[in-house]
Amino acid sequence: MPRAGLSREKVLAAALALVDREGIAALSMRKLGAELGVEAMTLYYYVPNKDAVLDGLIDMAVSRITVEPVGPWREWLRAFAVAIRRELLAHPALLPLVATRPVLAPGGLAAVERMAAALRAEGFGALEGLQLINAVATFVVGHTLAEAGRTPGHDEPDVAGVMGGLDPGEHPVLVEALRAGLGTPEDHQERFDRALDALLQGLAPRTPL
Amino acid sequence: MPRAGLSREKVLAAALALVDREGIAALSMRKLGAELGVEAMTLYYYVPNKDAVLDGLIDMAVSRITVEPVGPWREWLRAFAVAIRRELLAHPALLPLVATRPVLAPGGLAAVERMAAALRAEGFGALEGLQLINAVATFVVGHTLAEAGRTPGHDEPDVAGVMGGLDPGEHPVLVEALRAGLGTPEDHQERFDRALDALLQGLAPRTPL
DNA sequence: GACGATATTCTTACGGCGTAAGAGACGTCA
DNA sequence: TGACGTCTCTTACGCCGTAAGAATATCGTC
Repeated sequence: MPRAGLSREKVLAAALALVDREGIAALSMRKLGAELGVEAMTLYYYVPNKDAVLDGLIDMAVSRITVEPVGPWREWLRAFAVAIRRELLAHPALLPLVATRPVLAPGGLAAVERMAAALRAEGFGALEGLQLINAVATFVVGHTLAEAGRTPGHDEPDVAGVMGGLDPGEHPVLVEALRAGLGTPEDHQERFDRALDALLQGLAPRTPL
Repeated sequence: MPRAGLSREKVLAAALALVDREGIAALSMRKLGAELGVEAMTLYYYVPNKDAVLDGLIDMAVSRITVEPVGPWREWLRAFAVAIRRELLAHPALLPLVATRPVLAPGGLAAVERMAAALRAEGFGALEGLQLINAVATFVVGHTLAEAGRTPGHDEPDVAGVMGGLDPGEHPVLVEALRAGLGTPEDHQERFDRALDALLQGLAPRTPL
């Protein structure tokens, strides 16, 4: 058995590729090993268990979301929201994982601290600023989840089929909204933008400068 | 083998109890059978497969979220948001499931249609009103997920431990916010209320009456 | 009560999962 | 060469969802 030249990083990269391709439910240690030309148990030399693989994937995604908090706070907070959404949409299979996991990695905490400090300089209280950051982050996650999230082991529900079969007599407003573009990518984008604006507008510091 | 007097409803009720008690990861057909004094395969007489059990649980939770859209729209939309949050917090183990599943059950669609019609009467366009409903719902789900969601098979991460061990020199604003109550139930509630207000304030119809 | 039909439950089995334990092969350096 | 640390494999256990079909319970009819 010649050596495969693996590493934790290569294992995680292969896992991400596998998950992007076939979804989280398809990620098993045996398949991941096969992907790397190795038996399942070999992976345990690089990774303590499967949970560590999942945690690694989440950290990879989260660590790519960074925004420099300079300039008007609304602008970089908006950029922060957009960055979260972009990263989550790039790896939708990770969405259910990221959504249920608080940001605890050192890098993530440092980024949060930087943003909170910037908000403080703009007249927000420490708690108030973090609430704003949290509100934006949770909104983005919720929105993106509804937009692209899939339950791991579940089949994709047939949204288009159900919606297309709606009785216009029974659901007139829904049918009209569907005709007007409800559920299209443009609809998601517009709803995201408008709600984000509302949040940023309504969550200004209580004692503005 | 005397008969157990089961039914789809009893199976779902037992599943909900098991999930509430031990989490989604603990839900297996064998355990669920044991819970009901029956072998695993017996359940397949009442339910086509495990996915149907999960879908049933979600429907149970979603169908309990109803609000009569009468009176000022901001008020009943707020009540809608509060109802979602209450139901999700009552069964946090279902959160990751509900979050990734669009509302397609007939009852859910009817409720959405009623709300959309009420918004239309208030000057919202059909699409605009549904975007508002969607924005509120996704925000609540995202918020509640961050507040109480747990990844199914994963261990609970030690939030308190990580946060308590923060270096005040390195993360001064975070530490101050923690001292001011970041992460407490009151903090979640306050953040929820403020962000919801901001959404409802900022998403008024474009052409108000 | 006996009997057949139907409704309900069980047993057995298969392939897949995460991973514990330990054996074996490789590469390097003395 | 031999020994040692690094890497990989084999085997095994107990879990999982569920397909197939045998066995039992209950009920309507005689």
